[in-house]
Amino acid sequence: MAYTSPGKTREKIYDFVRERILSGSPPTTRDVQRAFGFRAVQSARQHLEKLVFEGKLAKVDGRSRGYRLPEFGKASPTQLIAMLGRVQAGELTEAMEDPPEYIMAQTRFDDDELFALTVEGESMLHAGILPGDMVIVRRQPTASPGDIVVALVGDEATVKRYRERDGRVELHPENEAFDPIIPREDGAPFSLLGKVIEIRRSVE
Amino acid sequence: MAYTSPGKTREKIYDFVRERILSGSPPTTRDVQRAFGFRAVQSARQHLEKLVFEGKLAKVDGRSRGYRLPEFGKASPTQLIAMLGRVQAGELTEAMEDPPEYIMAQTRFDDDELFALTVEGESMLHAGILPGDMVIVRRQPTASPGDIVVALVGDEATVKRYRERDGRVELHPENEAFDPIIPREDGAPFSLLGKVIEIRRSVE
DNA sequence: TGACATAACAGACAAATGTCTGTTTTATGG
DNA sequence: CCATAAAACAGACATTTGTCTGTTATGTCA
Repeated sequence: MAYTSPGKTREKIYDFVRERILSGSPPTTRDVQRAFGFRAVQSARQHLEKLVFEGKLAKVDGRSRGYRLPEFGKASPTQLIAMLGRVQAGELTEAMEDPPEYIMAQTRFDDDELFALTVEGESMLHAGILPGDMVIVRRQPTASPGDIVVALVGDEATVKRYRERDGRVELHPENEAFDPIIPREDGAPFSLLGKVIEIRRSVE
Repeated sequence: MAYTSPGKTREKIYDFVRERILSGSPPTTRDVQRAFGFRAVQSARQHLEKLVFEGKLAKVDGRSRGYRLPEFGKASPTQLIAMLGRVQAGELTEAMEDPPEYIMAQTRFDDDELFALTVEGESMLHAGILPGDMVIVRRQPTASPGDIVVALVGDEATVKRYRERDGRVELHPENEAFDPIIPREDGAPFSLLGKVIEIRRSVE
């Protein structure tokens, strides 16, 4: 490869490596060599090592494809969260499609503590949760007043604001057109599935 | 490793490989061998190849760490989107922190066509966009009526609903407490930054 | 011009890794 | 019991890949 001004090629190499890491697996030294037309492996290696030295890349020594993005690995790892769709026999079950649908997220929680589902209905309209929105839920058996939770009332999963009054649980919609649910009172079986920790909406 | 019932070990291997792929880079055959205590490389390889045959994993032949998750690669690739924060000199500029803040997303758009920013103000309350929400924006110079867009009015970036009336552009808030912005009329410099394609809100 | 830093090149070795052929062990069903 | 299938093992070879030592080219600055 022809001589380029200092740092010029290095930036392109950084972009290349970053893209490759994000799209599946980091490149090998020789991947970089070939991609940039270097006639020596060392040319690529030199740039890569310098990027590590500058802190723009991280590296696991000795291992093949050992380059990483430094912001990951230590911070929030990416994880797949299963999209649950249906309510079945009183329990949310994975809509066992082939392949199952997953979304990616970065949280500080464990993989299997989380699941995602699509909101139906307008009962949380004034909390900024619209029909069709996806909510990411952390499984937990209890909640604090004010939390937005997913609960199973009867056979239906529902998103509501969690409240307590006189020591009793109340599930409040955020829409005047709907009434609060007071589980013990109306006798429907009730169980708390978890707490909503993120809301996502796609608009196209 | 001791004999296990058919398919039992394979599932665990699948989980192992999936996790490794998501956390940075796919494992090598020998990574799997060691992780499961196989005394022969072939034992790991046999399972891996079978997972590929079953369609649960994809593979690039010959390459090191060539295993992939089949749902990715063909579908929506994961990409980093830069978080822009400030409005400066008429243009949104990257808040050049060290390291810059990124979020991950799966879209069908190009990397540099996208950016993300945090919404301030309550002008889009009734569209389910609250203060503090993050919006992912696709850069584009035009929009269609009904789109939620990010526009630069004067020196301020604002999120509004795009409308046209009598051939003129109007930016409508979704909150009665705010007035529509009619760019040409009030003389403020106006430019369309892009269209909102996703909204995310974290609640803790 | 000449010292200096960076970029690029050449060639090689060793370790990591993918792949192969064949054998042994374990469970299952007739 | 034997046939069969899947799991696990043994040992080896070829390629890929990381790493190293040293050299040459190109641009910068005093």
